[in-house]
Amino acid sequence: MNYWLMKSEPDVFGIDHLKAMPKKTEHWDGVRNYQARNMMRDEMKKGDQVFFYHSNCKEPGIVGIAEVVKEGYPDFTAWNPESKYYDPKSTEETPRWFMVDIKFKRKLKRTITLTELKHQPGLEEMALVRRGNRLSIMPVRKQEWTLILGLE
DNA sequence: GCCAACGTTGGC
DNA sequence: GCCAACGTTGGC
Repeated sequence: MNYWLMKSEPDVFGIDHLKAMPKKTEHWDGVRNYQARNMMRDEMKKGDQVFFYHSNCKEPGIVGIAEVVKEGYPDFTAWNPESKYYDPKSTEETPRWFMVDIKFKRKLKRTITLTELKHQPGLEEMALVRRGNRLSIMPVRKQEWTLILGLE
């Protein structure tokens, strides 16, 4: 089993939005970055665990846990001219963008803030705390996952 | 709201 | 294929 971290802006789609979805599940559409796409298309597997991270907000940090329930499939919002994620270069025959479905598992008892993660020994290698990192999806090592959960 | 970092685009 | 310009991300 693998571990991941996915960023989302709480004003747009936060952990509570996910929890409120039917079946507490939502497809992760709108990712238009190749590295992140490759992870969703090729590497994220059913049952993988996901840290749900709130970005671009007052208190950026990890707020909950979700699980991959559907593996990579084409992001259909790219085919919809009405969508803000529309990309004419992506077609049904040769889809360019992919997504997975994730399901809400639980909220953390508290937000584990970015500041805290930055100062936590053992997490230096995490992409999240490295300067200038803008990836919206990133792998988390098992030992990092365990360490972070221990901070809760 | 500012701005650094970084990815993408497009002219050449 | 280089690289400047531009757009976006996201912390602060």
